[in-house]
Amino acid sequence: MTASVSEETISERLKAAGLRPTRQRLALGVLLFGPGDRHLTAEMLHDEALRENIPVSLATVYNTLHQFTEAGLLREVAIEGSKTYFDTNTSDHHHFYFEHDGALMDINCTDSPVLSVPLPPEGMEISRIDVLVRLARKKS
Amino acid sequence: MTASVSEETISERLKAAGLRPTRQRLALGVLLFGPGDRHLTAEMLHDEALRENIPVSLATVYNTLHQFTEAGLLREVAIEGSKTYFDTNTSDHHHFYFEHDGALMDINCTDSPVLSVPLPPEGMEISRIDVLVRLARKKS
DNA sequence: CTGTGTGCAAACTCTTTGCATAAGT
DNA sequence: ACTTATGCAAAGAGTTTGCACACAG
Repeated sequence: MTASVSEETISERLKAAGLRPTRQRLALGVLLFGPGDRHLTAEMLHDEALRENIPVSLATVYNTLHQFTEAGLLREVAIEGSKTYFDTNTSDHHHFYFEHDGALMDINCTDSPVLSVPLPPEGMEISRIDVLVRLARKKS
Repeated sequence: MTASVSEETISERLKAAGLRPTRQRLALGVLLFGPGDRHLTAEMLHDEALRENIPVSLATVYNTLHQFTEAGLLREVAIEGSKTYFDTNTSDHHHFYFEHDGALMDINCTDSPVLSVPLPPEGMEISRIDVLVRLARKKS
């Protein structure tokens, strides 16, 4: 149960991002950034917070996730379907998506050659490239 | 207003896919596959059908889109956010996503070098690779 | 103190479902 | 006829919002 990132560290990160380090934001920050790279939905984070006896409302979890995303601390991952995933790894990277259970996994950059960039249309620039490698269980 | 694909053609496609060619499915099929490659949400297709005086319920549009997708006539496109897009181009290809207005555009294969495939984890196989190139307006 | 953040519940959007009716073969 | 599809309205999931209260600086 030892968080690998202290509250002080999170507090600094929040202040640097212009966010007041409130109880809830600190606690959620520790959950998010403590254990390393994670892929979470709002509901998953909310459940986890309650399990850790951090009383926080679902609305606040949503607010916090969006604020963190705007501040560049999180990245939203596009997956078809209803739930929105947030990724604590904001660097350029791709994802494996396990279709049978909906789990996400970062693709190690060394395993994944860079995608050659297609030419964007006139007047547009590429703001990001999302790559989702969809995986199914190999049959027999 | 001439559809470039006739109802008969659609009818054949539906039968080949094991779907009964009902009025609604035929009409929606003509809207979908007539004008060439399209990227639509259920609501967009529903509105379009009503404008063309094709009385069809939103529920049926959803049903039809999912049935077509299962039959391999459509492909779902993963975009973050609430709405689900369906693509009438089911071949392997990527997308440009215009962040300012939510529009989608196919990426011409010749412009887009193939992504070298990362190794899937043990016991898994790649079922598809989704690539979304997110575009923003170039600033001045 | 002063302003921002939080909690709650209600509202909202998109999508799915249940069941009676209509249409296809 | 027999089966499958459709329409409607209601339910459901996920997310957002409005407002009173609480907390951080």
